[in-house]
Amino acid sequence: MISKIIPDFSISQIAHSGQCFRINEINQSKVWQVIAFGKLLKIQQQENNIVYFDCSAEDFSEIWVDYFDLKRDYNKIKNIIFKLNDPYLIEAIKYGHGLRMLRQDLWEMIITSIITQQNNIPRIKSIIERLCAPYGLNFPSADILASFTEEHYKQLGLGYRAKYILDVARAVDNNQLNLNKLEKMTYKEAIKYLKQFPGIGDKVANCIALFGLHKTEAFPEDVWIKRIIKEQYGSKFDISYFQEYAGIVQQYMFFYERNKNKRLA
DNA sequence: CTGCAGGCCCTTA
DNA sequence: TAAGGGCCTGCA
Repeated sequence: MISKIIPDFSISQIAHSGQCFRINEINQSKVWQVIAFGKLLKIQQQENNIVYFDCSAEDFSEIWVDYFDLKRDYNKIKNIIFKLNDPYLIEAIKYGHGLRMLRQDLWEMIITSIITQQNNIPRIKSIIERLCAPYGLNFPSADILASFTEEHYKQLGLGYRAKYILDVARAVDNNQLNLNKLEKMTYKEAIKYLKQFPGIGDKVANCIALFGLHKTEAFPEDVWIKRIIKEQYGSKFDISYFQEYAGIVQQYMFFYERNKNKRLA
């Protein structure tokens, strides 16, 4: 067990931030289970910044420090946003004080982001559970997912997205979609490249860029973000001020808008 | 019963 | 370039 004092960190907020679907609280025990990179991590956190990680020192430094983006100074980013003196953003940052931009696996994020389109979180989670069930802690690789039929994915509840999943898995399996090349691209190149593939439009491409490629300038505009921009900013919201932090700003906005009327830790 | 959930694709004009 | 209909499924 490793304990760390980590500012700007709330496992509960991260779990409810919508960027990941394999972090869950175990039976309201305040113990959280994280599945990523073929590992299962249990985390505990009281009402403070002391976080307990149930893992080896090696896994902590080689996997989880990176996964939870612990090297980034979120206070610095918050201060940049505070300087704008934007009342909505100030509230959003206060509300989502412990959010983190997780550094998740690219392939997993490609599939996950496609699944999320026109979908709701409980259903997204259950589909991902069924998709991963035969492989335990590992997310199924492209060659595995390319070996199924469209009908198989429809049975998992993917609906019209079944074809997208199969096509993208085949594209990665035959190297038409080259993940190594994708990882070396700039943000703009990556978006253009990703949008060539079926089922990947502007929003999904930006989710992949932000969550899977860690391009923090990506700013996915889903219905929630569009609603904020329309209702709070008169349909005019210039993200250029934020530059490489736009994606992190998006997380604060999204989390606040979705949860501000709920009672959440 | 409708409407909608972290959109995308295709067709028109 | 912009607008609009259809699409899987599950739940309020």
